[in-house]
Amino acid sequence: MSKSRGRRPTIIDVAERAGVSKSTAARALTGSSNITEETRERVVLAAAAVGYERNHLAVGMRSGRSGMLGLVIPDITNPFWAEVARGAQDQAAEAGASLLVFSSDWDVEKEAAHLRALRRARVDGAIINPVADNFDDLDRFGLPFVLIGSSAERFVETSSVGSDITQGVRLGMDHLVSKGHGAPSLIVGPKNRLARVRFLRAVHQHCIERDIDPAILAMEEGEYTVEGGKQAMRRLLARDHVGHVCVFAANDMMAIGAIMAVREAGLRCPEDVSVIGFDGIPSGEFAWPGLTTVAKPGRDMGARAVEGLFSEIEHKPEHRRIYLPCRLIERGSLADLSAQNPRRVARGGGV
Amino acid sequence: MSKSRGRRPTIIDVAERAGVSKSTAARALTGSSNITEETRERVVLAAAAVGYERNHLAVGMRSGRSGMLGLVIPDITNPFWAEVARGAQDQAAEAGASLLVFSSDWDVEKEAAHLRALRRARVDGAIINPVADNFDDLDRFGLPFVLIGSSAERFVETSSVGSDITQGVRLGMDHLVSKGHGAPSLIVGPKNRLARVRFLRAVHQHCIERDIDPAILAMEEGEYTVEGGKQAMRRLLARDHVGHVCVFAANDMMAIGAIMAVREAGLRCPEDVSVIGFDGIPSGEFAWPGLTTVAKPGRDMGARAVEGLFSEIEHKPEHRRIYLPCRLIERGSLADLSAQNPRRVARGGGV
DNA sequence: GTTAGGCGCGGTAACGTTCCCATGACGATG
DNA sequence: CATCGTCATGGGAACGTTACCGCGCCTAAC
Repeated sequence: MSKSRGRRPTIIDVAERAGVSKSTAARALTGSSNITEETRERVVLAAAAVGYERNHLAVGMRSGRSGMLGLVIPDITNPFWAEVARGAQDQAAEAGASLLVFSSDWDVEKEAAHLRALRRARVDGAIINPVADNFDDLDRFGLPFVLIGSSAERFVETSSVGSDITQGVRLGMDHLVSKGHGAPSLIVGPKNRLARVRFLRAVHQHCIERDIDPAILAMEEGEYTVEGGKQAMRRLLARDHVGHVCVFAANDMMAIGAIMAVREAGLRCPEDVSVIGFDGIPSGEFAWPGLTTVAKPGRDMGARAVEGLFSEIEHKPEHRRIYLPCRLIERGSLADLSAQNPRRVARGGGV
Repeated sequence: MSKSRGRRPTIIDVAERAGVSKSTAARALTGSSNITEETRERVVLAAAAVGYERNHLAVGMRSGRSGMLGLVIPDITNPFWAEVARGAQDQAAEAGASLLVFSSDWDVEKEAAHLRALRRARVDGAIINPVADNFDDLDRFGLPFVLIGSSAERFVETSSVGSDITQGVRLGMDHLVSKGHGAPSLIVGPKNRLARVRFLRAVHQHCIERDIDPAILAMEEGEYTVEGGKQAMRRLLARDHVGHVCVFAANDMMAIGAIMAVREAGLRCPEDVSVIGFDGIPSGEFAWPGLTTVAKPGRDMGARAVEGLFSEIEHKPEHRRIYLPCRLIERGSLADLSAQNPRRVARGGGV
């Protein structure tokens, strides 16, 4: 009654109640070195009795480790990044750490502001999907970090976790070729985005392997959003084309926008236009037709990034660059034009 | 060169460089009381020169305010909650605070663990969508908090932010009646969830106003997921029914699952079965047909919750319960059976 | 001309924790 | 029996910050 009016119990309260010094109490509650089992038990009991809870702020001050990690992604509202955040969150929780989540909206200023906020909050490290095309902000960051997503390439000295875009693109290209499609039209992201470069390079590389001239590929760009994909698709449809159109979108949101644009134009997917996406967001399943897509392992990426960040924080030397494999999810948005199945195309309809 | 090898500059470094005491440096950098403009400037310059950044951990220890807020929601992967998180995030950032995000997966144990983590991290307060049907964990929480979502009802003494379910349900019911539908079948959440109770109560209340016996409403339950909605819809379709079926789902994910189940059953939406949802998640737009739904203002809710939390943290007395209005988003999943438009039903097709 | 008050500044304590060192007791070994 | 080592414990410092208090100077008022 004398204490505890609003104040939260400290280790001194525990020590007093157990009749020991705060040093002993601390020993009992953390490492178990040099302490009688009996005293330890007495302290633990006292701690439980007063409802003691270690103050992470104080621990952080003393140890220099705050037990917090930062996550800077473009938009938590984007289902793919939500998956990443979830994976990171769970993995962090497992290690007893908390996650500070920030959305940069693909905005360099916001990103810089968030990195500053993370430094002030004294996070132990951060997982970052950088949007800036230069790495000045990252250089200035000064804390351990792991890059996530497609932007890792330029920063060779840094640990990173991404998906294997080359393998993913191959998966997609192989699939659409196996379904009888030729070189696809492309919907890609904005110019200054590194993700766009990686995607395009993988496509070109694959085209060359197949003796296709990459230059003949029609291409439109847009923001990595449904609206961006919709607009890009409209422009694509406005071009001259003969026969079935096949579109490879660099991102599922854009792919879904593309499907919507197809419908708006009075065309049918996949009968008139085939669309294949890239990301593997859950909502692709309940688009209509279901979105055929190359799925990145978002949740795994988040989890692995946290793992990597921890080893970055602890034993500095281990620089690793991890590329997790993608997998193909076949739903209904890609027509089967192959010779064996000339009329399987009509399947998607139903209405 | 003597200092700074890895160490981050403290206010003492700033003070030394400016040739003042750390007290003066602190005064210059925080409140501006009792300090010469000239000294202040000198300190600020010195701070910039050494790259000083205030240590929030230390500030937190000293002041008792950590500048961090907690957010505990069922699942960041659920688009609705992602919207809420985003709104909270932005609002917190505006006030210079950071947000710790946790997903409870509708799991009481996890929720309790996350609340403990938040206390240890010394957050200043939390925004919580409680899943437990009792409030023991919340009682034990001991920090300022604001409830968010449908579970606020039982805790009359607590500030809360939610959507106006009653008004939302009325919006949905009025809409489906205006389109010529009778009493809808319901797809609701699991038994022990407070959200379910609120939804059902609103529906019943509205039925009574319209002289409909609530008891005649068919009802199936499921998890608040696409799969849960799909299964519930299958069971609903297995029942006897005549004519057009109209379904009011308590959540958009379930509504989308319902549409998928309709398609799987070889039926058409909205020609054979009408579906209306509740949440207003963005992905409802690119389902096919587009999901007609009652939209909650998720982002606003998150933002208002942070506002409320701050006033809870600062001037305790202000207990407020806020219910933000829902709005109807009309897309294609609800057939128009009204007399004026007997054949408008076919519209949704297009294929 | 003397004194009171205001203002700018420096010293110090305190927030809660952990780590290092000192102290004392006890057991083991010569 | 004496000495050394081990081990449980207590005391104190330090992490970086801010609030409080006291000191000295300058100005204004009597």
